[in-house]
Amino acid sequence: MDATPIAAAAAPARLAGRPSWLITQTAAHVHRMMAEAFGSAGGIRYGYALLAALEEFGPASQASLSRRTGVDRSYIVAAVNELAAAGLAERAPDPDDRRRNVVAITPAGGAELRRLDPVLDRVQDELLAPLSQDERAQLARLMGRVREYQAAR
Amino acid sequence: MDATPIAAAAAPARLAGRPSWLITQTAAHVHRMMAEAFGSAGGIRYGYALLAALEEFGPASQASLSRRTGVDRSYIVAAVNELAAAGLAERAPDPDDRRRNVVAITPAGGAELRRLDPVLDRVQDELLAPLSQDERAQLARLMGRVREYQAAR
DNA sequence: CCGATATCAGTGTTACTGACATTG
DNA sequence: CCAATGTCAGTACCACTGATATCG
Repeated sequence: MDATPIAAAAAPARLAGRPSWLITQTAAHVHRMMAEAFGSAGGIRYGYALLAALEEFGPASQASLSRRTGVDRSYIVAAVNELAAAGLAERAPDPDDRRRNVVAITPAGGAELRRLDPVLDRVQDELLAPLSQDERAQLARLMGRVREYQAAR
Repeated sequence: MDATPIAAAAAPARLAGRPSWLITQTAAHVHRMMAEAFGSAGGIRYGYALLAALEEFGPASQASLSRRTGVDRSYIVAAVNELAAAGLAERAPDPDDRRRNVVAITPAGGAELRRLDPVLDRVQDELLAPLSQDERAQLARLMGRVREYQAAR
């Protein structure tokens, strides 16, 4: 049965007026768009986020990757396994701190990142279609502030 | 182990600059805030959303509730069961269309709605703490437009 | 016969928790 | 002894799918 009805009816004002609802509802939609955009092609879960952190900040421990991307530590394990298996990243024990693994991006990982960039950009475009360029920037700025504040807790 | 590290590190620009990431990340945070605000006390999953729709638009079929709130039909069943058991809503077969159930809010349901309103409001306040009143309104307007556009598909 | 409805069972994903061993 | 790290197992939740029965 159609889990997502063809047409959605107007939402009650109590919900539509609350940012929390707008955000979670839109996030669910983003999730669907992502799944469609990456399909089975894009591949590794959280791969883009991890590669982005590795390229921007250099080799890092898995715990640090978790902090930078918001991905749970237990999930990082599996994701790094897949990245390594695909040749997009390398994992090696840290000689300075033997608890740690140091994960580093490979050239192939960098290429993958650049391959995925436009895919991600297209999702933004589709998502923010009803907004002007100025409004998109405004939304990004406001959400960025909220996000930063909440991340700092 | 701390699944959510005490302090989050700076996120890579590739993520932090993309509305899709900001939205999903913030949505996850909202989810946590909600769970905390309602605890086990607030109770029925989606209860608030369903009651809000019932109060604003009057008695409705379950399919219509699904369209208005974005909650999956299969989940509505359980939620309405719980609401009925708690005396917050009533379900009766529609005499005009015997496939349908008509769900209606009870006075106790209205009271529950008004009890939860301030709880929800406090979550908004906490979530948008870093923004001014103007900025909050702006964010709500922009997100509302996005949401509306995506809902209309 | 087609479409919508209500219901239910099952699946896949993901966040989170708790445990554990290792090391600083 | 305490804190951090990497790993794994388990739980809970939620979106989505598919099936079935009922009805217009």
